[in-house]
This record gives sequence, structure tokens and C-alpha cells, in this order.
Amino acid sequence: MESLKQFFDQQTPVPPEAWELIRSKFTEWDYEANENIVKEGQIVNYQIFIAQGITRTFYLKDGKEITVEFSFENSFASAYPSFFTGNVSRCYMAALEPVKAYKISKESLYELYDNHKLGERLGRIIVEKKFLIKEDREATLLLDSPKERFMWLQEYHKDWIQRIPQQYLASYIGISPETYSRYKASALHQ
Amino acid sequence: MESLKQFFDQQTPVPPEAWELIRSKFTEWDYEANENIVKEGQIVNYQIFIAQGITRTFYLKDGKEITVEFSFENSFASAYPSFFTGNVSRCYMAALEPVKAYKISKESLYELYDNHKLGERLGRIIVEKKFLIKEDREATLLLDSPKERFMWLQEYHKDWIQRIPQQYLASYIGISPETYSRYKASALHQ
DNA sequence: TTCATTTCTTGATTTCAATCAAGTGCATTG
DNA sequence: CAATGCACTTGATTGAAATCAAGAAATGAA
Repeated sequence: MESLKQFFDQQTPVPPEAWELIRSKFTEWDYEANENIVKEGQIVNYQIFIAQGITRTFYLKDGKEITVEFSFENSFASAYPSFFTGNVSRCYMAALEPVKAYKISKESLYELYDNHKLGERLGRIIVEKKFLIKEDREATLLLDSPKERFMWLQEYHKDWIQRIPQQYLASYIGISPETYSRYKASALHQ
Repeated sequence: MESLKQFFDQQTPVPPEAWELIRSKFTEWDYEANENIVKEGQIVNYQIFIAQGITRTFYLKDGKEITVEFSFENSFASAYPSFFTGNVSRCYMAALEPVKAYKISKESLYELYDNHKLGERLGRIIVEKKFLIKEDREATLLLDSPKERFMWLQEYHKDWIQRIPQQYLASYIGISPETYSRYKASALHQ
């Protein structure tokens, strides 16, 4: 779980004995490619830290999958609306590639929160970062045109383009697969 | 600052001595209607708790204001991307009505975080809630049509419609003022 | 390798909301 | 009380992306 330790240390220094305790709360967990980690209707009472692989979070509307999030190695993932509220999840989370993860239950996490200030701090910092991503995304969806969002992807997320099927990228930036394909073609001819 | 105490107590119980300390970190602050509380380019190192009034957060793109948030009484507001990252703000925050607020500096807040587990907890819980709002909003913007977003407003936020000028509501749900007006007219005739 | 299935591309058409443009009503103010 | 501006409405037009519809290419299983 070295990657997890490193992740925490990047947020705030974690002394060895705290790390031992934290570590003991996590269990290893693997998911196959395309496996649904979370399904709509489930109550999600855990988070995972992704050591390897990518997850995709999406909603199903009128039979269409609409992707709202990709989570990569060295980050936490969950169906957060369900996790935070205790309500059933409206979204799915699936493994895009085989995923190696460390799982922590809500119960264990809250134990950590109750007994260790450091736990609270890590929890706060992690959610602050997630909030920033969403805020950014909100601005993009409201301010930028579909074409601008496509170009943002090309400019800042070449790595995503390598690893993630095009249809999911299209859906993530809120455009149809056809439009994505056309933008791609027209970007090449320039 | 009774409203602030109540707000905290709703999140997690706050013992009297902790409350005394917390209270001492806040200062009263008033803003006039239409006053810009935050301007683009500023580094925002405080949050406010709104006791009375509404604030509106917006981006300026090509001379157009695009509203991303309303904050009402009994909630915290700030230009969070700037507050969390320390970068200059890309958005504005203005008072929609005269605002009576309690202000806390980042410095004081972080002091509270450092010295009191309760501070961390409150900070975490507040961000978690803000995150949920953004996540919900992301889903709406990606999943729902302009008309559906308008209807959502009509159904769940009648109070907003009472208090907030129409142009801002239009911008908040990502449609033009003209389209908003038309939807409104067609909703009346049904 | 071949076959089947899924993903991506390309073309034709449609549609919904933006934009452009006038006009109406309302409030503020001199 | 005009008169100026501002918010909202209504109409005409445009345009960008969705949808519909076939193919082409890539993937993967037998």
C-alpha cells in the first residue's frame, strides 16, 4: 500500500503509528475490466483508493450512459452522492481497465474520523480537491462551447485520449460520439 | 451570531467553550445590494457565513455574466476555487440583496483546524455538502435538457423565482434570458 | 485466420435554442 | 410629470449540434 501512503503524505504528513492504524482499515480489492463496481440502486458505504487502473462513473438516462467522472490511479473513488447521504446511488461506477484497489468502509472511515484528527483532515482535504474538480467542470459546461471543451481535452488530457474509449470522452464533455468524431477529423486537417 | 451557532449545531454538536472560541474568529460584515464582494483577479482568503441576504457567484465570459451559484442565509459562501488553491479568483461574487454576514479569514480558519478536531470536522462536513450540490448540478447540466432544467426550477425552487431576477436564473440553468421567458410563457398556458 | 460484434466515421437531415431585433412595461430620478 | 434606462417579452432568423442512417475499421472470440 505504498502508493496510498505516498498519497496521504502528499496531503499532510502522516506519522508512522497513524499510518499503521490507517493501513489496517483498508483491504485489497480487485475488479475486472468492465466490471460494475457500483450499480444504480445500491447504497454505497465504502470508498476505494485506486492503485492501478481507471474507473468510470456514469448515469443511465433513457438507455444512454452519461459519463461524469474518470478516476485514475492514486486517487479515491466512490459513488459519492450515495456515500455522503446514505441514499441509493443514481449512478454506476465501472472499471475501464482491470483495477487494483484498496477499499475502506464508511464505518472504518468514520471510526478514523472520530478517533484521529488526522483522519478528519485527510477527509477534508480529499473532498476539497474533489469539489474543485466539480466546480471547474461546472464552469466548463456553462461557459465553454462543445468545441472548446473538445479542445480542452486535446490540450490538457492527451493521456486520457490514449487510455479511454472515445465514446466515453465524448459523453464526459457533453457531446455526441458523432460530433466528437467530426471535431477530431477537423482538428487533424489543421 | 445565533444563526451561525445553530448552523454548526446542525452539523455536529458544538460544546459551549468551543463555540466561544469559534465565535471569536468571526467578525460581522455588511454588504450593500449589488456590491461586488469578490472580483475577478483577487485572491480570496476568507469565507462568509450569510445571516441575511443572498449572494450570487458568476463568471464573466465575453462580457456576459454566467451565474454558477446562489448562496442564501444560513450557509457559507466564498470564491472557493481561489480560497482553496490560493490562486486568483476567476469569478465574481456579488450581493443580490443587502447582506449581513460573519466573516472568517483563512488564517483563523486554519488555526481552528490546527487546534481543534471539531474545526476540521465542521470544515469537512461543509465541503461535503458543497460537493454534493456541485455533483448534482453536473448531472443536471449533462443529463437534462434546457426545458427540463427550467421545470426543475419551477418545481423545486419556487422561492428562488420569488427572490432572484429572471436573467440570473436563466444563466444559472444555462439558457438565454429569451428562452427562459418563452418557457415561462408556455408553462403558464398549460 | 475468419466471423461477429462493437466502435468509429461520414453523410443527410432535423431540431432546439441562440442570436438578432423590436417592442412593452416598469421603476428610478431629475 | 416626463424621460431615461433596465428587465422582460415576443417575433424572425440562424446555426451548431443532435439525430438518423449507412458504411468502414477495429476488436476479440472461436
